[in-house]
Amino acid sequence: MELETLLAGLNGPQREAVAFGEGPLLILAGAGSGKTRVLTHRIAYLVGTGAARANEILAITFTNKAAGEMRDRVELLVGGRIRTMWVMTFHAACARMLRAHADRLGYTRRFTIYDQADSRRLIKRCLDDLGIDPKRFTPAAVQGQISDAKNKLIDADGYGQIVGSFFEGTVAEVYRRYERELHRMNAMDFDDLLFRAVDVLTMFQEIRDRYTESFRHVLVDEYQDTNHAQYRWLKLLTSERRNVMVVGDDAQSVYSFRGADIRNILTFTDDYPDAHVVKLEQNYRSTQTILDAANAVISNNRQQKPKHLWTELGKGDPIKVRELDDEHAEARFVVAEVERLLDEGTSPAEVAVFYRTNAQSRVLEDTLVRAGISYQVIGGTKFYDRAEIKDAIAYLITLVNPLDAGAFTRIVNSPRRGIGSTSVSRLLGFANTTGMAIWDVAAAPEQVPDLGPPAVRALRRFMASMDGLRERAESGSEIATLVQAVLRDTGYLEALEAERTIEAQGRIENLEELVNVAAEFDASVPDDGVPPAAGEGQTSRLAEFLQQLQLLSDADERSDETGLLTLMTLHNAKGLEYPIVFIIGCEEGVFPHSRALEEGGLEEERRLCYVGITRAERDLYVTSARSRGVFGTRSYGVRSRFISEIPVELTDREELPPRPRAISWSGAAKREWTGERNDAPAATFGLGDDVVHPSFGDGVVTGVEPGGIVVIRFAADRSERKLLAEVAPISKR
DNA sequence: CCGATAGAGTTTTTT
DNA sequence: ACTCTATCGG
Repeated sequence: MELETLLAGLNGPQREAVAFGEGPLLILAGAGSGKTRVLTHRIAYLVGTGAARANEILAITFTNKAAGEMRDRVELLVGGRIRTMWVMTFHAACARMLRAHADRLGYTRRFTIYDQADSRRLIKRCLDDLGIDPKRFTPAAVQGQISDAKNKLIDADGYGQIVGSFFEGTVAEVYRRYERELHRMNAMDFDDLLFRAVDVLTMFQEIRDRYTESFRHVLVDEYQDTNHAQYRWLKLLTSERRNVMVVGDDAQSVYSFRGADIRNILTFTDDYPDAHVVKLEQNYRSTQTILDAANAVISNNRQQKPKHLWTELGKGDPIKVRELDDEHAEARFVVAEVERLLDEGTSPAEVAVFYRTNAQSRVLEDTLVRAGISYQVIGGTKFYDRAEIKDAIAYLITLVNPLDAGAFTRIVNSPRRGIGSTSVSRLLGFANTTGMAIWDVAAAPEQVPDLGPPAVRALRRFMASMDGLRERAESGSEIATLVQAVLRDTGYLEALEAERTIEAQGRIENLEELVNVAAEFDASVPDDGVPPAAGEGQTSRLAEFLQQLQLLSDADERSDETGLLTLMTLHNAKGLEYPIVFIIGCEEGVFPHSRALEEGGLEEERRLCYVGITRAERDLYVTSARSRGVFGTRSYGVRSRFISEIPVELTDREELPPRPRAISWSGAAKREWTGERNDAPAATFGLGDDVVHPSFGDGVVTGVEPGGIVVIRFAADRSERKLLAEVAPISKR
C-alpha cells in the first residue's frame, strides 16, 4: 500500500488530520465533509507508517453497521484482513472487556445483556415487589431516572445521597433493588456495560495498564453523542498515551435524551489544551442552496462552534416547501411527487422520507401501498423485538445463563403448559427468599410451598426437555440445530402450528429466519482474533451469538441494496445521504416535538432539523399539514418555526390560503366538527404557543379542543390544565 | 389457569 | 386508533 495514495484526493484539512502524528486531535467535521474518509484513511495511515499495528488500534462507532463499514473500508485501504483490530461500538467493546474480567465483579463470563424492554420488565417487577403504585411511578419514568444516573456514573448509593424529592427517594429504593436483582441474575443492562467497564478499569490498575499499553491509538466517531460514562471510559484508556482522535459535529448532537452530553465535544480542548483542532467545512454532498438553508437554520442556535459549510457543487434547485390540508393530503403529495420522480427515471433508492416520530409512517405507508410503490421502513418494530424471536432468544439465554430469572419467566409458560402467573410468582418468591437460582428452584419444584401438584408435574416435564437441550448446548452443538431443537422440543413450534392462523404462520417464518441467522453465525469465523490484552479466554459460541443479537439495533438492519424508497425517523437518518429527501410533518408540536419544547430541547430539535436538511444531495422537500389526527382526535397545528427559518429566497413555496385566525378552534371549525352553532369570540391560541397565566406562570399550549378549550402545560409544576380560552386570564408571551 | 372484555394510557428520538 | 393492563367469569 502506498502512503501517497492514502493522502491523494484529500483536501488540505483532511490531509492534515490523516497525517497528524501523536497527541490529542479534535476533528470538527461538518455534515458531508468526508469524516468517515478521514477516519478510515487515518487508520490505514497509522498502520501503513508503522505507527500502530492493527491490534493496537481501537476505533469506536455508535452503530454496528458503522463499525462494519469502517472495517470493510479500512481493509480495502490496507489491502488485507484486520481481524485483530478493535473496530466496534462502545457497547460491544465494553461487553468484550467485561466478558474477560467478569469474575472481578462477581459476574460470570456468560452474563446476559438486558435490552431496554428486558430492563423495563425487571423494573416493573421491582416496583411490584416493593409495593409501589405503578400508576404514580411508571416503570418508564423510573427507568429513565436510573438510566440517567448510570450514564453519569452514579450508583444506587450515590443516587440515594442526592435525592431531593419524594419521587427521587422512591427511585433510589427501586434502583437499589434493581441493581441487586440484575447482579443476582448475572445480567447487565446497556448502561451497565459502560458503567461496569469503567468500574473494572478504575478498580484494577493492572487491567487498565494492559489496555492502555495495548491501545496505541484510539479513534472515536460521532463524539458529540457520547455520554459521561463513555467519556470516562475513553479517558481511562487514553490518558497515558494521549493518542486520542475524536471526530464529531456539535451541530449534529441529537441524543441528549439518552444521556449524550454535548459538552464532551465543546470542552475537549479544555481537557487537552494542547489538542490539535481541524475543521472540515467543505461539503461534498449537497448543493449550495441546501447548505445555505442548513446554515441559516442552525444559526438560530446559541450554543455551538461556528462553522460554515460550503461546496463547489453549485447552487442547484430551490427547496420545495408545501403546506397541505391534513396528513392524508401530505402523504398523497409525497406519493404523487415520488411517482413523478420515478417516471422521470429516478431510482426509488435515491429517495428518502424523514419524519419526527415513528407513528407518522403509517399514513404514508397506507398511501404508498395503495399506489403500489414498495418501500422499506427503518426502525419501528425490530425483527429482534418480535415476541416469538424474544421467546426463542430467552430459551437460549436460559441454557447459557441459568441465573437469569427474566428469561426464565418469559418462557416457562410459553407455550402454555399450565404454569400460570401464580405458580411463577411462587417460584420467584421462593428463589428470592432462599437466594437460590431460579433454575435450581424449578429443578426441584416439590420444595416450593403452596405449589399445586399440576404445576409441579408441568414443571417436571418442562425441565426434562430443558435438561436435554442443555446437554446439547454444552456439547457445543451448532447453534442453528440447537435453535431448531429448542423450538421442537419445547413444543413452541407445535403450538404455533396448531393455531392455523396467518399471524402464526408469519411467526413461524420469522423463527425460520432466526434459524438462518444462526446458521450464518455458525458459518462465520469466530471474531475472537488475538485479543491485545491477554486474559480473554474463550467465551462460548452461544454466548457470543446471543451478545451479537442483544447489541444489534435497527440502525444496523438498514440496507442500501434493496433499491427501495426508504422511510425513517430523522434520528435514524443521521450519517446517511440521499439525492432526494422529504421532511414531513413540519408543524409546531410535531417537529419541533412538543415534549422537547417543554423540556427546553428546542436547540436539539433544531440540530435534528439540520441533520435532516443536510442529508439531501440534490432536492429537498419540506411539508407541513394544517391538521393532523393524533390520539384519535384531530388537532390543528401551526407551521414549524424551522420552515420560517429557511430564507425565502432559497425556497419555492406553495401555501394554502391563509386560515382566518378566528377558526383556530372555537369558531367555524368547531361548528364544522360538532355541528353546533356557536358565535363565541375566537380563541387565538395554537399548538406550541408560549403563554403566561397570572397564577400558574409560564406554559405552552399542548392541545386545542372543541369549545374553545386550550390545553396548557405549565412549566412551574409540569401540570397540564384545560382552560377556556375566552375567559381564562392567559396571554401570549 | 385462561380467555374475553373493558379501560386506560399512549407517541419522541436508541446503543 | 391502538395496545397493553386489570378484572371477571368459566
